[in-house]
Amino acid sequence: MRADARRNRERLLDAAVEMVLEVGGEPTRDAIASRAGLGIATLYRHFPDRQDLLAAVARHVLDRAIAAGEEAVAGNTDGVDALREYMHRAVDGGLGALGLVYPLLEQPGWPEHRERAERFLAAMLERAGSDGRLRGDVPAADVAFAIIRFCRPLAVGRPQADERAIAHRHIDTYVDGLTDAQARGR
Amino acid sequence: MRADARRNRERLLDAAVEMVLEVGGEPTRDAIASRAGLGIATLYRHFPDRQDLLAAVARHVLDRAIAAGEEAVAGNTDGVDALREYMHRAVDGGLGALGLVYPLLEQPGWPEHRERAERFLAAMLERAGSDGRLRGDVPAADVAFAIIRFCRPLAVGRPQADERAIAHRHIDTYVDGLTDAQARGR
Amino acid sequence: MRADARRNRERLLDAAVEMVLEVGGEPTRDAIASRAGLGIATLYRHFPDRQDLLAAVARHVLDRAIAAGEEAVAGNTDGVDALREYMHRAVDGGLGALGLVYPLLEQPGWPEHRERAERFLAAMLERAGSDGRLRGDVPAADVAFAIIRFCRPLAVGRPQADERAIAHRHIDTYVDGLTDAQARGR
Amino acid sequence: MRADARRNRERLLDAAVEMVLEVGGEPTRDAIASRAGLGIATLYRHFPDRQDLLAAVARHVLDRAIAAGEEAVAGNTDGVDALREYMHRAVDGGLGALGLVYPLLEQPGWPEHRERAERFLAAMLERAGSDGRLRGDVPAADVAFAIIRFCRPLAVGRPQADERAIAHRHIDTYVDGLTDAQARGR
DNA sequence: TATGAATGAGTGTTCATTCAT
DNA sequence: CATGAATGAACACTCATTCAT
Repeated sequence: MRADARRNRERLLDAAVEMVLEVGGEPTRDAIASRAGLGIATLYRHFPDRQDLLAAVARHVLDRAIAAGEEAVAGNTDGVDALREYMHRAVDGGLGALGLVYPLLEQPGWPEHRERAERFLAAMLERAGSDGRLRGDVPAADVAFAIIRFCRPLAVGRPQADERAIAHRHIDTYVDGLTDAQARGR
Repeated sequence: MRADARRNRERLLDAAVEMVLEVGGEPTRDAIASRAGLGIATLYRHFPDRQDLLAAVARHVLDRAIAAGEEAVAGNTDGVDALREYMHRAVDGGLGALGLVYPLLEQPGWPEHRERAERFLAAMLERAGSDGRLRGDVPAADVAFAIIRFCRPLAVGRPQADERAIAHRHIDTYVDGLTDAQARGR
Repeated sequence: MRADARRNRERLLDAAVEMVLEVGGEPTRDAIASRAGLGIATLYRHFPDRQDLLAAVARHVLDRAIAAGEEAVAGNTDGVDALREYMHRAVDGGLGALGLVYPLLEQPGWPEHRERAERFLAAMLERAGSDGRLRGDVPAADVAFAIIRFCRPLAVGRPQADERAIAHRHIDTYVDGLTDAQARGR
Repeated sequence: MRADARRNRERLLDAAVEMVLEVGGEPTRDAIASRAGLGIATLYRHFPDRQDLLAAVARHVLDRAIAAGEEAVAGNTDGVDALREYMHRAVDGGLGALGLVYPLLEQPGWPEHRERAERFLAAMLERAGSDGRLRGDVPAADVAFAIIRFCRPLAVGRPQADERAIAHRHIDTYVDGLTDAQARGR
């Protein structure tokens, strides 16, 4: 791939990621292209199908989430703390965009790091559980879906200023709820 | 208002509520009308403006939520139990549709039961708090927004069968997180 | 016809005439009905077809124009003065609404007073001509069409305050142009 | 602008001008596009707003009218003759389409040649007046509005064959009326 | 290859007309 | 007979997608 083509691809992807996170849904193609400062046909050249673009966006946020998760694990000795930090960072990184490509997630074509992410999350939960701090019956999928939820904008036409703050409080509360009461109480 | 007109209005409203909850966003007018088995112009007669329809939907779910809340209060001696039941029922009733009419919520024209709902929720929280079971610093707005979140569909193109179950587990975890650890532990 | 039906018919007709003159085109049926303070179906009962209503409007203004013409003839010894006054009054009365029912004008079913109006106008022109004051070659149809022209609103979105004044100046100039220069000069 | 785009723009404009003159009002967008042999969205690309299209039409006819006026001035030593020829040609060119964009005419954004046209008309009137052949009190606006009037179709549903001839007779009569009787007679 | 134009299908909205009350 | 509701067709407008430059 030529250097300029790669650069364009990057620009398109960045624009798409930004806009998906802003709108909380799929933005129009024209908007993405013009935000990237490119023509619409260029977008189609790089991402011929609607799914292609969304998938790229999802991969992008997934990469960020995995990186964030690794840092969270590295930086926290406590498993619950690591999980909490991971969720905060995943939401900040817009991992919820995965919700837009759900059908892809279950296809074999989907890149292997989805699995990696799942194994990662499962491991994080297990570690938190083995600390005796996490409720025993938490399915990893629930946590994944919770992240999707906490990413989404709350209401249309609402000032987005405090969206972030509310989301983080929601996350904290949710993670609190995941911890074992006995463990917490003691 | 004529009897048949009222009946049609009901049908349109029901169809709109159902579809809003399914889609998690604003469905097309044609879809609503045909789901109601009526012509598109009939929908426009009853709800001339996009906001009119959404507002009616929101009022509808708000009414249901208030009713559910009153039953929850009446049926539970424990404040946290009442709150929990309320949240479950509010989500079942699709209260999250309020997220679609947020701008309306702040207008003076909005019916007084919004206030009633807020006072209601605040009272419920206070009661749960006075039981010594709720964390002290929970803003009512956070809970309201949490309800909106838990109402929304998780991903596009996903089988909706287990949406409900996941939402309810999320709610339980969230409410657990709202309760005071000390109180829980002991 | 029952008294109330006749009253409603009058009201509808008046409303239609007013609105046709204001808009300079055909107004919506709903607007006419509600201006008349009646239901839309009532309008349809009285004027089942689009043409029926327009024809009634045209007849109405034609009647007014004929009456105005007779007064103009009676009140002016000079033929050109009579013509001039007639044109002013015809335009004030909205005779130009005839332009909306042109196809009807040529049908046999159209009431006899159209002919009467034509004969009337021809006579008026002849009288003015026999005074030696009118150019010899003026077709009556030209004058009729001129009246239609001078009735129409000049521009969309324009304050209508001075429409009348401009129209009357236009008429005066036009009638001046119809008079024989020699006759005028001497 | 690409060559084909420019060509399409021309085609759309031509189609719009023709239809505006035929209908005497604003034609539907679909009709314009299909008359131009183009898709509806192409029309929207070139003229996104209703006003944009009308304004382009008006500019077009205004340009033609100015050119016609200059030729009329150049080709006639007599001021009234020049005015008369100008009016005939302006009407042939459909200058009356200006009546559809009246609100635009008063906006600052409107191109300077509107002013030019006004100055032009004023100068033409003044010249005719200084010849001693024009009535002293003729406002330029009256003449401008007269042009608008003489452009419009007379009646809906009427064969347009003789519209032109009638309009030109009306113009002649009107210009005759503008000339000073004394001057004419002697 | 990048571009932006052209396209037509889909959605929103209005209006004339018919029908049930 | 009067009313206003219901209807669908027509028009306005947008967007994803293809095509010519």
